[in-house]
Amino acid sequence: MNKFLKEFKDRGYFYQCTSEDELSKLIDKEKIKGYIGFDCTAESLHVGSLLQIMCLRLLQKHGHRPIVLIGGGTTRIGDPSGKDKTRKILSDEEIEINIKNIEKILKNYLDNNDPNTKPIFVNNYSWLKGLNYISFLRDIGKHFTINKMLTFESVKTRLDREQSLSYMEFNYMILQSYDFLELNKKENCALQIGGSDQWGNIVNGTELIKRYSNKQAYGLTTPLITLASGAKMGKTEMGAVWLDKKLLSPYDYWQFWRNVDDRDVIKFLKMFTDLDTNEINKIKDDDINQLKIKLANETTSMLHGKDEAISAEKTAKKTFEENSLGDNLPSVDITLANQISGINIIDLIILSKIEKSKSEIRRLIKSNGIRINNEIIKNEKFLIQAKSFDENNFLKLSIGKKKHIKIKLS
RNA sequence: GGAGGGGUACCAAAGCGGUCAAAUGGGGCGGGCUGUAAACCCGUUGACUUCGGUCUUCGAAGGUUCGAAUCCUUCCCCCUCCA
Repeated sequence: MNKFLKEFKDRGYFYQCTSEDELSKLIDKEKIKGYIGFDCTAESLHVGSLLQIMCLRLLQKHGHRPIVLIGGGTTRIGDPSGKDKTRKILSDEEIEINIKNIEKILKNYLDNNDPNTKPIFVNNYSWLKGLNYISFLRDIGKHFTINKMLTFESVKTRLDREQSLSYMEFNYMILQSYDFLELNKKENCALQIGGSDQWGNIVNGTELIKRYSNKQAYGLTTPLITLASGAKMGKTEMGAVWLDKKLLSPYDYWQFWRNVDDRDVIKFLKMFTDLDTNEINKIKDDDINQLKIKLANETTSMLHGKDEAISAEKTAKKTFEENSLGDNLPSVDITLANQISGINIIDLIILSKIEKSKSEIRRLIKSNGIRINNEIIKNEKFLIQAKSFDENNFLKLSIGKKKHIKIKLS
């Protein structure tokens, strides 16, 4: 089997392929271009897209060239796959901002130096916006039968449940197929990779290319990542696990990986790090907590750089093992100017914006969930005075076992 | 277009004039055990509170009543069956 495909499988990226043997032979023979589409509904990318990003990296690693397709056009339509409701449609400005952010994140992950594998960024709005309806229907539309489109999972589920599927959304798969055709024509792109929910859309693309250009193109899908716990991947105390410093600090990102379920650690090392799979197999029985730290370090340095990973680890060590104050803990500045006698614990927490409900804070205090400098606070009237802050004017506020905040008196 | 069923908290789902800030399960959160894991156990889960209470909530708006998630009117939305 081709080396790229072999590693693709070894790392657990493989779910389905349109014609594996042929694709394997093709990649053996020549360097190809492969694309993945990213929609730009959200202001940024989160770990849910990380597997796709890793696929792009893998293409580069094996000397192939990734094409990043940003769905600036299709986002204006909305993919019905896996949704039972029509998505809200974003404004042009929102979409533009999202695209910029998403490109920036992808650039962190991809190598931009090698001219042979340097990623190509395209926005499908550039060719979709000017389509002529009549000629599109004649040239492209004639290759799609309604009979077949109605059998697609995304369409079927909507219709089965009698949930309305607008004509606009119904066209999504045609547009995605057209994207593939366009990239095939323009860039000689022979491969589309996507999540397993994209299978239908991808196959349609390869078929359109076959009919329209009589050329062979291939599709490859990745599995849906399920956590050992059965939960959806990508949640933390802070919400979504964003791949963006502004939305989730490197320390919190590091914590996300540090807190992975034991049963998922090896799987994630293979999927989300550059460590050699043989290497991973050798260390798989090592101390599980060391492996989690390794996972956290690898994933964090890949996104935020090695320095950030090291300091996140250091902060975690100080916070959890030494019970002291780590440098990178999320920090909030407050001032006691108007509270000469000190500030009430509840007000302080509200001020720090970690909790927004006073009732919730009262509940936490009642159940021993709040600590100041590692001391459990039992009285909701507790006053925090200047003396609670250390020589650098810091104070450690802990909510539960894992949320630790640095409060700075200024 | 005709007939019926339904919209309750984060989700699912009970309640069908006062004892309802609303059973129960899931999820979330906190505590215990541990390893910043899982499993398990306990607590908690509208807001504010001087801890006495107060205020806002059961699709929306009105009405009946001392009192409404519960009854009436209008409107909006969803589902099932028939055409």
